[in-house]
Amino acid sequence: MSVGPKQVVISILETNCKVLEVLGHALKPFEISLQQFNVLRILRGQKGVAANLSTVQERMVNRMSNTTRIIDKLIDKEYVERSICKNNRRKIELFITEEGLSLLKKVDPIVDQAEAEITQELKSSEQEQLFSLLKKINV
Amino acid sequence: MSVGPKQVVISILETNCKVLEVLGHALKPFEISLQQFNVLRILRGQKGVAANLSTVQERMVNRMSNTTRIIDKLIDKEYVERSICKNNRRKIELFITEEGLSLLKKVDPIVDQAEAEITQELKSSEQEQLFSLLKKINV
DNA sequence: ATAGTACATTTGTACCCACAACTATTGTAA
DNA sequence: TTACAATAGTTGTGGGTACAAATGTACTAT
Repeated sequence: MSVGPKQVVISILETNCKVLEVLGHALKPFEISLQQFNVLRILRGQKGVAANLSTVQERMVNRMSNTTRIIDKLIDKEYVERSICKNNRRKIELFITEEGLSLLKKVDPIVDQAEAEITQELKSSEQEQLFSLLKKINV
Repeated sequence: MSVGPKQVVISILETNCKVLEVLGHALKPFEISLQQFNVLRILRGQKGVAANLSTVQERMVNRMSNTTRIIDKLIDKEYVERSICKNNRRKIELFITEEGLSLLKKVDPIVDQAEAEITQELKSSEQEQLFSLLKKINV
């Protein structure tokens, strides 16, 4: 059977499904969604520097309209703190808390393992190949 | 920068995002979701033979628990008909209507074009390569 | 100062989805 | 026949998410 755009697109969708399943399963015991986890990682990446909403949105895998409510969840769980920027009161400042950091410390190896599981059938060179092919699609 | 499982997984998520965006945009004028479109295509594939819920679910890209409600939408729009199987009254029979078929006839070329757009940066051989790499992940 | 505009975030509305509980139907075995 | 299990599908609940409208804030020109 010949491979054309339709087959490629379907296999992308299927693969994504698998990724969400494996990562979701890995995160489930910690009771955070993949989106919430990603936001936490972005905030950790700030290394103490405050982030505002638009910064977070820019760095998210899929930009979402209501990052606000994802962050609300993280604040409820006390993994994130939010305050108003003193210089520009229409901006907010987001920080990851100590609890957030220690959660990530626990979750990271589990996620690493899940990611390794997903790619286990690919040799290192194949991973590079796949990566560069996907990059072409992602412009 | 070296490519490992984490980079591969992220690029899969990003690519999926792009695919959903392009396909979603293509389907938007027709006011159906990607899921609804896929269900319609599955029903058309039956070529007049009745399908029941589990048949549809098996063939969906991501099996969902509530295919019922997706089909409800399609029935509202009169693209699908549902009746109760006479031999086994706990089964339902699903058919695509004439309107459903003519919708698909209009949508198909638009979707084909969207799929071509997604993969436009890939040569034919690269599409085959990508396909086979993704298949390895999808077991 | 004041009006107009652009920006940053929040809120409202309407879907979409997973999971679990539920109803209805059929099969089966004492 | 009756009780119990298995099957097919639906519904309730609790989230998640997109899009648009609303709010609050800051900047700009008059």
